[in-house]
Amino acid sequence: MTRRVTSFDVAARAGVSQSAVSRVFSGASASKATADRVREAADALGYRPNVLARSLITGRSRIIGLVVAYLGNPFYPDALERFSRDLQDEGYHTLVFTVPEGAADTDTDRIIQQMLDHQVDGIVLASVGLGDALAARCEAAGIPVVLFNRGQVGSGLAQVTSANRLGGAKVADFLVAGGHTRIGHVAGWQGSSTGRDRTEGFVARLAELGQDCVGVEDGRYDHAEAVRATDDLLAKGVDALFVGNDHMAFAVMDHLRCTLGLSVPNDVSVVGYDDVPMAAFAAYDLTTVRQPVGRMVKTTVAALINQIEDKSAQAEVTEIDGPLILRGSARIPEGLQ
Amino acid sequence: MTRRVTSFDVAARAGVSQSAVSRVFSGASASKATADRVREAADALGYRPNVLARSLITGRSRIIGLVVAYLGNPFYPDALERFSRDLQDEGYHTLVFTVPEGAADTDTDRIIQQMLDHQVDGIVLASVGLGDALAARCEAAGIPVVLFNRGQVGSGLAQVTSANRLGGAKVADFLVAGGHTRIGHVAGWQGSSTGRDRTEGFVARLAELGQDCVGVEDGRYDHAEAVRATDDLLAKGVDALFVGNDHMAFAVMDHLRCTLGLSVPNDVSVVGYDDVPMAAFAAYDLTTVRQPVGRMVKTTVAALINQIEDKSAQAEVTEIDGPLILRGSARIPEGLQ
DNA sequence: CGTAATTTTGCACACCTATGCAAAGCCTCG
DNA sequence: CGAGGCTTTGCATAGGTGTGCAAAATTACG
Repeated sequence: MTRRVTSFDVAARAGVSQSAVSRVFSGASASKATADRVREAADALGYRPNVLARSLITGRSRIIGLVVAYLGNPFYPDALERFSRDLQDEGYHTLVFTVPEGAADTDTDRIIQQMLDHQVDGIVLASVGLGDALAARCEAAGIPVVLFNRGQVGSGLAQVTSANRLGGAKVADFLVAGGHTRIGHVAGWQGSSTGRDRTEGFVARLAELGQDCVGVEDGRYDHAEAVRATDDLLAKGVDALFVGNDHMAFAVMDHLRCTLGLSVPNDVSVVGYDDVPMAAFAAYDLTTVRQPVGRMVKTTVAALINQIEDKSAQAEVTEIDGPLILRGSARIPEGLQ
Repeated sequence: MTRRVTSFDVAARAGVSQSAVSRVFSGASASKATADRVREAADALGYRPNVLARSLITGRSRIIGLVVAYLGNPFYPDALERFSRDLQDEGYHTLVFTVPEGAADTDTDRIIQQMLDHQVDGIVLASVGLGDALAARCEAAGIPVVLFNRGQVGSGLAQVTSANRLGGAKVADFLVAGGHTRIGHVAGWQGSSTGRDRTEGFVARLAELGQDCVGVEDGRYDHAEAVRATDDLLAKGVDALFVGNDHMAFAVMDHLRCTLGLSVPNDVSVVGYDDVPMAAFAAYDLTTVRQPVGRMVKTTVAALINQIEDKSAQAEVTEIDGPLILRGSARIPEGLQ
């Protein structure tokens, strides 16, 4: 194990000063002649700038902290992959922290603290909230935070979500147009903004259309809870279910078909939310509201980088609209067929 | 945005030298009296050691680089989550790089290079190989590499896989015991050790049992390819299929049932490999060989840390056995029922 | 109480790069 | 050819911590 080769070594070989080497590699101005000689010497010695030293002095690590929960829901691996790629394209790297299932707030706090220790240039919280105290700490440290797929009113944080209320409303329109009259809702976790917004938009639109939602049960984004909720709603005689995300919808469909022997969509229509890749699998063929992950991620990255480069930039709140994808898990209205 | 508080600030407030502060926070020897005063001052000022400066001088970043591909296969998000958690428990953090679908080797090379730039203390490659040149570079830089779910003979790298040959053999035993006589194989990508090993173990055991595999088609761990392979094998009249991983098995089952209208397992038995959570979903209820992710990840982390802390440690090759999980996608032999 | 052994502490430097500043070099134009 | 403007270069220092070394303080022991 040999000693690392430093900018001094390169400088010596190229017959210039260390600062010349630094300037060449940090893109500052340098004459073509010296630049060439420096590069040649660097190649010969196998020199690469020490990222740590560079970060220490510039105060910028070019690392983004990404906190993600619910990795069992395929929506998030997909998002994670895109974050990693898009950030890489922008010259950033991704320090990933996962939040365990029964995540206490103190867990999140500790994670954020560790990110601050690592001098990350920015933080993305995917479906994870942030306490006011910590938000203030990030603010003080000048580290921008963007919430992905989660809102937090009054936090002053930038956030990117899909148009959840509108999405819920679209489902209401669709199910009513399909002639359903006893519509139930296995809600996304009501402790999350996404869950609440989808529910709100759905129930409100149903009311506008002159229907009462037969029942709303919190499925907490969990398989077992979703199944329990489904049983409760079936007892009320529903003929259609709007489920708060695809991940739960699969559990609901399995339960309806395989455990109870019901037919989807003949006995019960099921509509999900997210349009994860599995929703298109023939076994489920799930009608669902698409969350445009690609655009959501790109928007998040853009907002983050914007705030990093321009500290005075406003924290924007963005909602991205996504279409309802018609498949076979719910009765399709005549007109749309 | 205030200036960071440094160890000098703490030292001044506590009335000691900067090195005393350093020693308290790096766990070196210090008298109880000064340690208490330092901690008190640090708390009052909100001091936290600068990780970058610390890494710069110690040469250890406490960051592990994790390269992962195939995030669309739920096996890997699961592994990723466990890596993140287990490494966190050991005081390490995880820098994640994803390799895009059509990953050229140059992509991987560039990623490894970037990891070296970041002074990672170790590297985990999940289902990704490593060229000899780069392996040598890591070796020279004193950075241990462990392959996860992938072998590479002659590389001299540590690796952790499941007992793939044995697993393939178990499937052969099971299908033959189930009375199948025309058995086909949608293989895992034959460019990967896991794919080859499973195929090898499977075909060899079939031969021992006096059967020829009706056909072997490379599914390349890809949905569309797996479907194409299935069609080819069906044309040869198979009554059972061993599919190289669960992810492809789902596509195969969807194709058999929904496109072709065949019954699984009555017309064709299907067996997968991995036992991802979805395999237990009622819609698939897939018989499959379990890869014990938890143990595989823990073993990988242990091997990595062992090599980090003891540079002379041997690079171990570990295979972890996993059981065949009996479910409803394949005919179950009388005796086992 | 004196001396030796041990622990604790401070000093100074190392880690490696970026950058402000002033000097030196170059070019332009009258 | 000379003055003025612009670019390039080197010097020196900062960024925040860990650590070897020697001095100081403490303890142990005869």
